[in-house]
Amino acid sequence: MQQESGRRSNRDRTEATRADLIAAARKLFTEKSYAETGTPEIVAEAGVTRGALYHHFADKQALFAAVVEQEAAAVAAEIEHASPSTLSARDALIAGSDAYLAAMRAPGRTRLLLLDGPAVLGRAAMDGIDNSHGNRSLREGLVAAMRAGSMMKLPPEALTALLAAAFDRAALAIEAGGSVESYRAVLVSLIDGLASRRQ
Amino acid sequence: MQQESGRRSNRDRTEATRADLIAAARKLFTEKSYAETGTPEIVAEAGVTRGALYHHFADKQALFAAVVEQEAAAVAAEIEHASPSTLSARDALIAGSDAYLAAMRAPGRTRLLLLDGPAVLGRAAMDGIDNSHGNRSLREGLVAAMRAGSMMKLPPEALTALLAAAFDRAALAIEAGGSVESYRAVLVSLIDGLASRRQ
DNA sequence: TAGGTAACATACAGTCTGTATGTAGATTGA
DNA sequence: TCAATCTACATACAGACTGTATGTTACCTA
Repeated sequence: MQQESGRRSNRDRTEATRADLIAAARKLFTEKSYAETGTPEIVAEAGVTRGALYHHFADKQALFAAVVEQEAAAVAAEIEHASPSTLSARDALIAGSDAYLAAMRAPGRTRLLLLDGPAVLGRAAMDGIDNSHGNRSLREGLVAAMRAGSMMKLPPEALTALLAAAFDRAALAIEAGGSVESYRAVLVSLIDGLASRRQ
Repeated sequence: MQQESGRRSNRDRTEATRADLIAAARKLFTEKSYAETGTPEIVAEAGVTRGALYHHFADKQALFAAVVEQEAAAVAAEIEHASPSTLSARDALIAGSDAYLAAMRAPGRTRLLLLDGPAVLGRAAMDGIDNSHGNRSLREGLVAAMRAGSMMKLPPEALTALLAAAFDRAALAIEAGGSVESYRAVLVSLIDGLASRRQ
């Protein structure tokens, strides 16, 4: 039998503390930025001390990486959740990009995933995170379309990366006040432009 | 009495010191990163003191902005220099993107302009810098192609931004070891995909 | 040429990061 | 079950950095 307040297992304590730190860091990193957020502020928000932070994470950057990974997973989950797989390859791509743009409107998400993330962790690390979450379904959708013959054949790696880059910039532009319709129209045209000419 | 090495006008001193600081900062910002480079290191490289730095620039970020602006101008100049204007709109776009990819292979340039720049100065500031230098010719090329009827009509602002984003990501991927041919092929396909269907 | 100003150099205060050390509670093996 | 050990922290410390305040020298102007 376990007491209600004391008497917590080490695993529970670790899990709770890590979650608190990640949540507090996410809040501050998105409200301000990685560089402008100090570890004293993070631990105050989380209700622990810096000792706990440096016990669970190698350094501030490792905490940031955990936040980014969690956020990328959340975005991927939202996209997954919003895409009915009964569409044509082309329509599935459009639906996926709409879902991505919608997911990226969560406050601060663009800064976290598109600005600070690449600068702090590097493009290579971000590619790794992206590829293990959201980009995989994009890539699979493109490969499927190419195999079905409805899209011209191109190197999947490169095509995925460049389309993802366009999506990213669209998300940034929309957050900065750009017209959703304009950027959506361009994205659709880019995708449709890759369709095989004779169909 | 006046030595020949002393006796410099204030304007000359300012110009020389600012140039030294920008050059030193550029070297270190590209070798390492903005965050990992300290002002003591910069002024040591430049052969001045921190007093000089803070006399000429409001803060470290302002010095970084000066470096980025200079670098963006250099990239734009290289592109301008390499594009013979006797080509078709489509070929001019291809030539421009080749020139851009070539220019971005200068060491550290991608970190400066594509990673640290957006994170430190913000996307809005980077858009301003890009639009006053390199992106303008891209945008003009696109508008020309649309007017000539060889490219489908789309919002120029959005189209420029998303194509530029694809170019940027291609530059990053190539620097990371990606295949130049692959990324070039995708870029060409994206551009050609925007061609008006009936020609 | 004298007074003012620009271009620095030096000194300082505050803050941050990462580490080293100390301690209470949990875990484990006998 | 109980001592030994280890985990999960809290506290204290050292080094570095940023921006500012102040002092000094060279230039500029009337």
